[in-house]
Amino acid sequence: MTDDEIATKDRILDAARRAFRDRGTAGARMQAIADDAGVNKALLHYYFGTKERLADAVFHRELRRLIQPVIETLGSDAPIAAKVERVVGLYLDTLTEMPGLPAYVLAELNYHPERAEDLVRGLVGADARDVFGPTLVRLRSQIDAEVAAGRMRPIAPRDFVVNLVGLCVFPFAARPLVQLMDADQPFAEFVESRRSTLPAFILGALRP
Amino acid sequence: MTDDEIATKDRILDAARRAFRDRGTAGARMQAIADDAGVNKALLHYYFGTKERLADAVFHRELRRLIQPVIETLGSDAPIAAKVERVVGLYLDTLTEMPGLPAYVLAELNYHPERAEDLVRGLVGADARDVFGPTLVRLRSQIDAEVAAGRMRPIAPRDFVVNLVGLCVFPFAARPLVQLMDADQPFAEFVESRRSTLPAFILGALRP
DNA sequence: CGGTGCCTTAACCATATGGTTAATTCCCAT
DNA sequence: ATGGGAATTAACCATATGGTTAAGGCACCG
Repeated sequence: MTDDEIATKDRILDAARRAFRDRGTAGARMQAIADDAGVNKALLHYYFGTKERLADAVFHRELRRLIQPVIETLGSDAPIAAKVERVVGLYLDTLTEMPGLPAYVLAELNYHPERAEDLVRGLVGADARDVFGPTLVRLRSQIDAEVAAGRMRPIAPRDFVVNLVGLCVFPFAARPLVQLMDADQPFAEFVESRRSTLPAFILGALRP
Repeated sequence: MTDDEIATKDRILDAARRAFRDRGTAGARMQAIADDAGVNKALLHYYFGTKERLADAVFHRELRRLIQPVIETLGSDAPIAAKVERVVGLYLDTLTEMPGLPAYVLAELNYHPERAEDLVRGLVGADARDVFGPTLVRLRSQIDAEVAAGRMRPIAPRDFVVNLVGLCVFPFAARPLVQLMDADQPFAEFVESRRSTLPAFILGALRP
């Protein structure tokens, strides 16, 4: 693959990401993507065949970006408090750059649930359970140890992850409403304040 | 308006809701909606003019269903703990019936943010601030009182609402992934368990 | 009965859209 | 240089899609 090809393919993927993120897969137009990438529409089909395959490529990449870092962080050996802080920071950083990501990914996920398994398989090249499984097992033993030591209230690993991720992601998915709730404070400020309040909230909930 | 008209219009709206919820506004087909409602496609245009207006009507109704009860509950005089419990219950009940609602609403909200303000206005027929404002003010004074009495950790009203709603709604929006995280426990069971763990988590976080 | 006003439909229409094709340009190894 | 293969394009195509129109029903009122 030449540098040029990579550059062109990437320009197409970038344009496609913007289009799909902003208008959804069904709402995005191949012509608009081609224009945005500065190439001919036929080139999209040359590289990706169909709109569906292009959409798959984009979705794959975006979902990965959304869950990969979390799986890695949560599966590490860091103490729970550090994990929480790190995941919150990662999400706020990533999503500040592309606030539209969550709504797009969540919608696509619901319209094509089969994609979820496909991707999660792709993350490690094995069965779905192999992606979440080890992380959740690791988390469970960590939680169990803390609980036994009287330093933490018990919580199911899946609830822990869902709560943590949900608290980070939801405000972006619902951004228009969140902004409407307090027009005086800019969204960016609201998000920034959560960088510290969110870990406090979560760790506070887990106090024994 | 005759009973028949209402019935037909409602059948169309029902079909449209299903279609839009399942495929998104851009992905839904007017013909499919007409077929599903058992009427001619021209009738959709007779009643609603354009696809956009039909989509507006549906979205309006769905978003309303999603936020109206919460605004009312949180604006009431009940103590905070009761509010949390009630909101959690409301969401779990409503969303169990239509798990696809959140992803659809959140996506549409991002694709057409202007709709948010339109609707929120429509909820009371006034300025947007008039919907959330009083609820948040009420909440703030309630929180302040609890904090002053040493029964609660301080939290901004907007964060309180966003956290509460996010914890309820997010699992449904991300359902395909949540299911993938533990294929052994059915989603319904997972949701049901949250009916009690969620209030405990939230109120636990707010302990002083 | 007749007509008045909606509800409902079949048949159309214009166009946007995803996709194809054949030709052209570009690059590089020989 | 030049032959060949990949990148890129302009021009097309088939069809799906939102939307329109003119006419038929159907109920109710005088």
